[in-house]
Amino acid sequence: MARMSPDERRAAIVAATRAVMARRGIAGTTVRDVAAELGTSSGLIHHYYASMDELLAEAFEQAARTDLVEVLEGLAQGRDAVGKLAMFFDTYDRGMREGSGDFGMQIWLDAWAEASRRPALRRTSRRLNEEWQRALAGVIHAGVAGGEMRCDDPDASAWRILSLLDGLILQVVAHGDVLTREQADAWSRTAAERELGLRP
Amino acid sequence: MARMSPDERRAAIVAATRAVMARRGIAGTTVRDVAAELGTSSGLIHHYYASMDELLAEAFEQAARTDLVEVLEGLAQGRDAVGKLAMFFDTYDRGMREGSGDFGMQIWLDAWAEASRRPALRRTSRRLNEEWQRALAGVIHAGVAGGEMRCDDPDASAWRILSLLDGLILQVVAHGDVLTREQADAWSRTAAERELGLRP
DNA sequence: AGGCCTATTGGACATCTGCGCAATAGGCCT
DNA sequence: AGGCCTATTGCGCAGATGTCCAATAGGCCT
Repeated sequence: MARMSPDERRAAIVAATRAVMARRGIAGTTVRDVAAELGTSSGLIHHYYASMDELLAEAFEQAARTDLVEVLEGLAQGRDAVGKLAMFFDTYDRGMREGSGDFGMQIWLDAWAEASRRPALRRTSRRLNEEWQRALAGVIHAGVAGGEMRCDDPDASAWRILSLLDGLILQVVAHGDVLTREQADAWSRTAAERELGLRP
Repeated sequence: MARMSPDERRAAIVAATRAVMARRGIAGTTVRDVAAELGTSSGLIHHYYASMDELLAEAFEQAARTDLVEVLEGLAQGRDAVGKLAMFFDTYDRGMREGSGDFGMQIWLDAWAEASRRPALRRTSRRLNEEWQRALAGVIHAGVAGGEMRCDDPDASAWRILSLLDGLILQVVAHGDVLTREQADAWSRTAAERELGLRP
């Protein structure tokens, strides 16, 4: 294979890993699969990544962060706290609908299940979840300070809203049409309004 | 090992598989682990189960059914709807605590993640989740009819309460101490009370 | 007691996994 | 052109996994 600069090669490896991950899931992604996808030898992967766990964590990090950034950009467009909250659900729902980037929500289920067996992946998954919570908690804090929202414990409320969203989406992704995406979206908005003393 | 009747042996194998599954998760359960847990040879397992997939499916089925039955029995002990709801959370929280070691809920994360790839597992997982929702929805319906609870859509509320519980537990199991079991328990109870117009 | 069915053993086998290492080769320097 | 750094190769190693099989042994029959 053509010789590449380290930065280019690392990027290419991660891209190939994301492609395999989207097809085979996190647990089903092997060094040889990635090498085959990339058209190189398996030894090359270990020249750049000390362990498979590290590579999977990096690939997951990039894939998941794409969605997080999208939501953060959505938040920035909201004028007030209520508007930001609406944008939060809008972008979340849109990402869920499209399966933005190269993966759907399925990869989150894989990450949560694999977290117990892969330390690096657990750290990444945990950190991203915390960032989601922090983003939402920031909106709630601002909403309470501005008098738009009423909430005793913004951090706890953020965790509850996100966890409900995760739990509902889990049903949609894992079990098919037992719930619809529309219900997951509408119900989590309803819960958030109740949680924050709103009434749209 | 002592010679057993086929029925006894099959039951013993499934029991050992459940024990390992609760400890290592579905994906981390191997033939040799089960044999070691049972104190027999690995060849014996294949004398009774043609493949590992078949054994894992059977063991998950029984484990999931056991948990459901436990919750249903807990519900039966509550005198009124509010009491049944309390029993629901008590048994759920107890099951979460005991499971086996610390992470008996890990098998649910595995099941949800694997559901998309294993049809038999998906059907079992989905059916059990639906039965849990039906059980909780029944309590809410009764509570509304008896004037103890106020709720516009009992079925939706049941899904929301269960999904919040799943989402919170997911954080506890997958990410360690980002949330505590006590928070998951307390927050889901709080959300349920708010959802159903209660005030304990 | 002897015979027969089969539960049970313990290891062989093929495959797959992540990983390491010596050898090769591509390309930027002077 | 020649030299040197390192990206890249291709294979080998050790361990784990599911599966299979010939040999052993336990216990119910007549």
